[in-house]
Amino acid sequence: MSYSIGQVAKMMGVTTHTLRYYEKEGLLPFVRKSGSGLRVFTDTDLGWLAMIECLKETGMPLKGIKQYIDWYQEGDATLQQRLDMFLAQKQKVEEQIALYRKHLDKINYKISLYEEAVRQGSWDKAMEARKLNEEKERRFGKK
Amino acid sequence: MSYSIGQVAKMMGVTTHTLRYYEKEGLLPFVRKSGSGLRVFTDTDLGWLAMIECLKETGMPLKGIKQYIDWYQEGDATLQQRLDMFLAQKQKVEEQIALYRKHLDKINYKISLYEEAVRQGSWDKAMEARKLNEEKERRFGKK
DNA sequence: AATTAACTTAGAGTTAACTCTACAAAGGTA
DNA sequence: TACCTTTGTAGAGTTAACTCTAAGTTAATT
Repeated sequence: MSYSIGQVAKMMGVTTHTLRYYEKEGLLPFVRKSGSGLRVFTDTDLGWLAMIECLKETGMPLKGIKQYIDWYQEGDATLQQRLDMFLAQKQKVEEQIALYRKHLDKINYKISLYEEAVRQGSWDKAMEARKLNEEKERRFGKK
Repeated sequence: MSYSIGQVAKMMGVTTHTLRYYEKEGLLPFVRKSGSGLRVFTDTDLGWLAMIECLKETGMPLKGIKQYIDWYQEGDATLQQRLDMFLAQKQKVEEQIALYRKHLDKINYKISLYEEAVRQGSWDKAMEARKLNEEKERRFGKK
């Protein structure tokens, strides 16, 4: 199967401008053109785009993605570099997930405070009540 | 305790430029100034900065953070908005974590391919071997 | 007291990643 | 064939979030 730039844009949820921009930045050296100059995307190209999306959405800048694609074009001599790149990306993503978890805890705590405050209709009253309750728990044991 | 802009910058791992920029964008309306015009950060201010960092690192744009701070300044009338904002952020972070996991799977798969290719010294040979192996497994059962 | 380091404001410059405009050419539809 | 949509190129403009410069002031150190 083959696809026009517009079809691919729709599939990926981006504009045709973005795809042409990616090409200009050297991210799509594999995409062929028809006799009259129209870009023709194949299913293999869609596979590449999926990888690009993966790297982009895990925070790799377009330059980094281009580096990967350049390495690919150079063949087996760059296998190690490409492996190292994926290993580094793996670590980055794992760290990112850990950071997100940590922040999620903070957000959940804030949510509990705000739920209390909304119930009371007052931030100060809710915080006061919370403080008194904590005091009680400290003196008589929890629950 | 109180801190200079330079001390705070160091603690947060940003530059003083960045902190002044945040102030200009309305993110630090709580920071006081000394008689001679120097910014004086308190421990409470550091608490605010920690919240700002949390929202920023979970992908909220500075404008969104400013909105939250503005709501805070308006008092109890905006408790619900602030709660809703944290609930939305919670969902965003959870979705982000799920997406990262999905991409991590793809990256791990790529790593396994590249580890094989590096061992063989050739991408094509490794893929060929992998294909044959899969064929065998299909015929005689796994492991 | 002199020097050096950190601070001040105002404003210009940078970077990444789009995003849009203009206008010509190609392709699909009635 | 006429028309309308899509695509093409080249290049300008936008946005967010810094990042830096200049020129002067304040604070800390020797």
